[in-house]
Parts: sequence; structure tokens; C-alpha cells
Amino acid sequence: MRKLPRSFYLRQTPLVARDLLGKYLIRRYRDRNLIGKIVEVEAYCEGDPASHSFRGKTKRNEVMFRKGGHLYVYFTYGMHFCANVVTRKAGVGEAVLIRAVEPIEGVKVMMRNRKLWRNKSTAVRARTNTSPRPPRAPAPDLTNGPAKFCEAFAIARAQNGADLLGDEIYVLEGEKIAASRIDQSERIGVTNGRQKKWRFFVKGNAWVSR
DNA sequence: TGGACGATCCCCT
DNA sequence: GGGGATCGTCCAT
Repeated sequence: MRKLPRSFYLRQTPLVARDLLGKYLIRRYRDRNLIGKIVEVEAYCEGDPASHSFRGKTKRNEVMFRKGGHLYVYFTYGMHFCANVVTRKAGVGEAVLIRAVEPIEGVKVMMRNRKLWRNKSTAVRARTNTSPRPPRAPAPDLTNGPAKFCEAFAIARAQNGADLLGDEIYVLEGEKIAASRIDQSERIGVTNGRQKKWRFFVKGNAWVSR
């Protein structure tokens, strides 16, 4: 499969958001590939009161204003990270929030990162599922939210600004999702700018949040 | 320099 | 369905 070219990311943000559905997001992590199929996204545009870029460029949101094809990672609620794909040309502060992916490869590593499972050699705090073997199929809980996805894929402050045409994190063509399988709605957790239907998701997919 | 709040998650009821 | 955890960011004082 082909890595998405820069031109993919330079287009209108809601179009990039919709077209990211079905694409494979690859995270190179400790000599392994973590792979997720993107199934839910939200677009954040200029002049959009819900966007971090609404009041212009700051130290925090500087990456949003880079040319398309970079990763903007921010810290929120004192404990979570969320990841966005930057869009448009340099100087325009727009991006697409990755809200959920369907795990394709590296499930055990994701579960350890999420602290949903441990084995003898993994010294992490025990929480809910500490069975000796991970379940055969990943539970939706693994990656069905923007902060859950970041935790599972080990995406944090160090990944802010990563170039998606590089080798650490990138996006492959993945599979074509027919228009009839795509739905859209108002964005989640947004009050200002609520009326914009800029959340896109794959209908009926088990990893879509809510 | 202070304080209000957030593109969330998890647990409890 | 509701609230607590927890802290960086931004704006107002």
C-alpha cells in the first residue's frame, strides 16, 4: 500500500476528514508496527470557534499552522492526549481530529499501552483485565475515543509535530469506503460551533465512539 | 498572578 | 447519567 502524498493533506479540511476514513494509520513503535483503520474523525477549520486555532497562532497550536501532513498532538483535561492530522497549506490553522480507529495489527501492545492487560514481564498497574492471555479479539474499548487511541498507539507530547511523510507515524491508502457507508453528525464535546456537521464516521463500525 | 475551563475517560449509582 | 480526576493554556485583572 502507498503512503498518502502531501497533496492529500493540502485539500479542504472536511474533505480530508471524510477521505481519511478507511485509511491505515501506522505507528512505528519499538521495532513493531501498530496499525489502525481510521473509522471516526472531526474537522476543525478557520473561523471555527471550536478550533484551537480560532484566536490565532500560539505556542500550543503552532503545529496546526504548518503545511498539511503533520501531526498536532495536544494535552487536555490534565491527563489525556489527542492527535490531529494537519491540513491545508502553511499558515492556515486547520486539522482533523482522529477520534477512533479499528485495531488491525499490534493488539497486544495496544492493550499493554492501555493497561487493559499485562503479562508477567510487564510491570504496569493492574486495572480491569489482568487475565494471563489477552482476549482473541480486541474490545472496542481499546481505541474507541481520541484519548484511548493516543494511549493505545503511544502518541504523546514527543509526537507533536511529526511529519506524516516520515517513518515514525504515517498513513497508508487502506481501503475504499463507499459513500453509502459514511455518515456525518455534529461534533462531540463541542458547544461553540455546534451546528457544523463535521464529524464523519463509518456506519455501524464497532469502534466508533458512542 | 490567578482562575476558569477543556476536541476525555472511568467508575459509581 | 453524573461527577471526579488533574493540569496546561489563555485571558482578565
